[in-house]
Amino acid sequence: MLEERRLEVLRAIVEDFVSTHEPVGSKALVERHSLGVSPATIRNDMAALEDEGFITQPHTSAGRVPTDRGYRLFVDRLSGVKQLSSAERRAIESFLGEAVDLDDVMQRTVRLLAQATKQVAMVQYPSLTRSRVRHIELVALSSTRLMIIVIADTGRVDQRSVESSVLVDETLLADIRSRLSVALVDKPFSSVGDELADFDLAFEAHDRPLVTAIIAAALETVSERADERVVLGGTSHLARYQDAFPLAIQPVLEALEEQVVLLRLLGEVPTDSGVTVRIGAENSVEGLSSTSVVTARYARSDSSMASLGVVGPTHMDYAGTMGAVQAVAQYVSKILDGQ
Amino acid sequence: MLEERRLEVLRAIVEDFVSTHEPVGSKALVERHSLGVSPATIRNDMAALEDEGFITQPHTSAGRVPTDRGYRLFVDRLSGVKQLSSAERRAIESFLGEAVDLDDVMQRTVRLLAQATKQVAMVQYPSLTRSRVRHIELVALSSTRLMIIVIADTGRVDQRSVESSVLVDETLLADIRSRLSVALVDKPFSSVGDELADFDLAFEAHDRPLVTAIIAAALETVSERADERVVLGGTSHLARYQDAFPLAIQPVLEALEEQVVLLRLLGEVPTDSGVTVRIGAENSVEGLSSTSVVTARYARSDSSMASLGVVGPTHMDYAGTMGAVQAVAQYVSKILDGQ
DNA sequence: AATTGGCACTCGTCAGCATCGAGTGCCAAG
DNA sequence: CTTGGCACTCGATGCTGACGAGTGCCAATT
Repeated sequence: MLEERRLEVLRAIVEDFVSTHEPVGSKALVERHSLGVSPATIRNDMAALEDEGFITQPHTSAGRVPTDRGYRLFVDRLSGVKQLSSAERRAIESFLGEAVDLDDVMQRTVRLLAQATKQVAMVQYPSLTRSRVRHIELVALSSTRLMIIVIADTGRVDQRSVESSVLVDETLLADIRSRLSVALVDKPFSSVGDELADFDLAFEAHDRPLVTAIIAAALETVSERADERVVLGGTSHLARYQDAFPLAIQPVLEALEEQVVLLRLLGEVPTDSGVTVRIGAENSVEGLSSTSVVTARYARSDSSMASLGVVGPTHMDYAGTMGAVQAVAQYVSKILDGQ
Repeated sequence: MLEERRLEVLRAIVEDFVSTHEPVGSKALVERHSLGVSPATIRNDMAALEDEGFITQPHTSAGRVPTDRGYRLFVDRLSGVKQLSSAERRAIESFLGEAVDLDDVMQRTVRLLAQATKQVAMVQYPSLTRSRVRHIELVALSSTRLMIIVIADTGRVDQRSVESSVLVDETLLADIRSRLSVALVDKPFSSVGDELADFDLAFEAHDRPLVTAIIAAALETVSERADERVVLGGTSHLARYQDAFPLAIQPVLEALEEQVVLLRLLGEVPTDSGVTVRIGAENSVEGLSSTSVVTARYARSDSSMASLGVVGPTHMDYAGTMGAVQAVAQYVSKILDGQ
């Protein structure tokens, strides 16, 4: 009974603080929520919640504000995931459905997510490691320069240019191309390294330099580093918090400019399904210690592919944000599946 | 003599204001610059400059601040383009030289430019309209879905997926592919529309739907809209001005999120060479009326290709920024040429 | 044992007010 | 045309006191 109400008080504090962005006091609380007890009682509960580290006061004689730990409890036990209305769902589906290619899907997704959550959105490109090679192409751009293009079954296209020290011979190129195709097409990206291990042995010694250069480029294309691709959007939403609370936007913007950081944020997601929330210092990125990150994985069929999510202030509408992230992830999966 | 000194005063005001971000008064001016006259004289000049609309005072009894018109005069007649040091030039060259492909060049350029100017940088991808088709490829992704890939001689790769209402036949696909190659390879992108005008006539009636779908996709790939590609970086520099002056960052961030806006900024550049500066309201984009945009074109060989530039507060270091933009444009041209 | 009303206390916010000083415009003299 | 002098403006700064939201504690009540 007592324990029960304390949690209810915490929920009320989080909800009020999220909507007003101002410390919430005992009196305001009983007025806005029908808790059935007097402010004095609430004060006792608040003192207890503060002892346990779920809330804190910015200064004596101000209301209470949730701590990161408080948000954590709120997310874990007190808040659900708010489902989107069917109108919203339809809007998402139709907007994503208009996409013409993978780039377009990613771009639309990030816009959608930013717009739906009013926060900064990030979307990772489908991971190569889980997909297969659909096509591989070699194109001569000039007499000593060529380009290798690898197309995945997800529709993702990666390219890389290769400098050759010798003149590129069309016949040789055609030969390499067809052998590459045989070796790689329909193979998973993760096995490309193995498949190419002895690839150069099939060629004459004087052709080897070119072949090795091409192999190197191919390997780089499928390497971890090249796999790192994240699009970002909605950064202007950060400015809304300009003069609110301890959210200085400079470090946040700086952190978000680093692809590595974005990938860390999206990558640290536990493999279990559903929406993941990391609050404040939980996301081990300096500069984001007063933000929360809400992510979800999306997937084609049942193989896990990549993640998307949003970054916002710790005092965000978790239920709504989680709902939006989940829904968008779901529809992206569907679109990629359908295509 | 008098006219001469007035301009000198304007220059001094702009320089001081840019470095301090505070209104500059007559006394401070004579102290920091050896103008050889008394504050009272300067005051007279200032009054004149204010009458002509080059400077203004934020409020009575504060120093003067340059107006947009003042900056314009400063840029046109008083300021040169500050050349970079040779160390800086070497750094640029080596950093850009390490790029492995076009995407990498663009990405490195935008980082470089942002870092060098401490401002928001934008870089446009080489325009398709001035380049030629090097290779064209059709790849079946599934039985009813295929992808068209167009490679330009600049190394730029564009793709688009095509849905087919009928099953895709490999033989037909090969036929279309080879005819497309014949029709388009080495042709300028601008003529692709003409080249494909009667393309479908060469095929059997029942193959036409697929062929037209492919043609449509190919045309979209080379269309204006697809040509619009700009990368952005260094947005965190905006936050430095957070509490400075009438530069609210929200509208700026919002404007910069729109590709269309970026293209307008980069596109409105007059064809004559050199660095272009647009100050305040001169760049007709709402939300950017208190920023200046410094752009330059870059080109491979002598054919004009695209633009790059930075966005910053009107009170920026024009000489330094222009120097950096010019230098980077120059080196990008060089790198693209060399590759 | 939990709840509640009462009450003293804290402390940030806000309005009012006086002071300070950087900066100006004007004028008369050089 | 330049310059020193001078009165004036007005934002910034700092102080004060009133206000009030909010707390913690305690004794009384259920």
